[in-house]
Amino acid sequence: MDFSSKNISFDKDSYQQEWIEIQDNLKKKVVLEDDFTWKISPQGSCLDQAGNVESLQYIGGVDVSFVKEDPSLACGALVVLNAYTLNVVHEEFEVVRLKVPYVPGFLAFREAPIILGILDKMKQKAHPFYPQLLMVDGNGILHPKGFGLACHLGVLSNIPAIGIGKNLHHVDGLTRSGVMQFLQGGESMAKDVIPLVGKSGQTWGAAVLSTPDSLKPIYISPGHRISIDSSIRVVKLCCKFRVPEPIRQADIRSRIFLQKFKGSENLII
DNA sequence: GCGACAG
DNA sequence: ATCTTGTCGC
Repeated sequence: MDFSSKNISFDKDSYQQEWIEIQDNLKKKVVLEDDFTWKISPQGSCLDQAGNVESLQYIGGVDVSFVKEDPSLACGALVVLNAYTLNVVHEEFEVVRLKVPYVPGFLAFREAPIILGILDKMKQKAHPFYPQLLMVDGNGILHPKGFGLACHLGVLSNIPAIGIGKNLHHVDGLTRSGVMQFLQGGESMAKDVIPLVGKSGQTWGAAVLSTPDSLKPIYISPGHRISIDSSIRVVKLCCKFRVPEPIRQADIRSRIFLQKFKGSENLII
């Protein structure tokens, strides 16, 4: 018998076999074209001939926060914003204990279940602010296997999803310094959108300077049921600051919620 | 072998 | 991801 770590191990490696297979299967369902009925209308909500709202109304932003003192304690947040005022119209939180580690390339297995739980709860209640689109703090197809957190959430919720990375996950020869060279190497042209073309020739998304004065790009890639171009269009409409408002609000509010939670009576989770 | 590796 | 104070600029 072999009682070594071969059979019994609870570290990162023990999850990967299973996770790779799940990613491969979910990836077969991903849609990288626009697949929604609403319109992206920069000037505000618009109506069709019958007077029905035709434009995108509610954008969901998702994030998961942690505290240093207790690294397995996590707070998932889903905030819903009016797509044009960018005001928060609804927020949901869920505090849980995470049982799996963060493994680069497998972020979804840590963070997606919390968000999917929240979405499911809203859907069952036929909640009026159930989001039409998700903006995710993490990548879509810009991922070693072409299936990041935004794809994972999109496919399993069947909601169009966009991935936003604040840092570049190096894939297909793409590097941070390479992107920065491109951003500076341009002439006097207003190059605020750099297509992320890997050495294989594939386009993985775009590095975008999301506000007039930002020096550090965000990395946009489609997650599900939306194209790269549409992803960029929607995200640009949401950027009061470098990080698009839905994600920024989810980040801020989940952090506050978790701080209050750990500071109050419910330490028994 | 070495470095890189979303959150 | 997490923590933090000061500080620069409009």
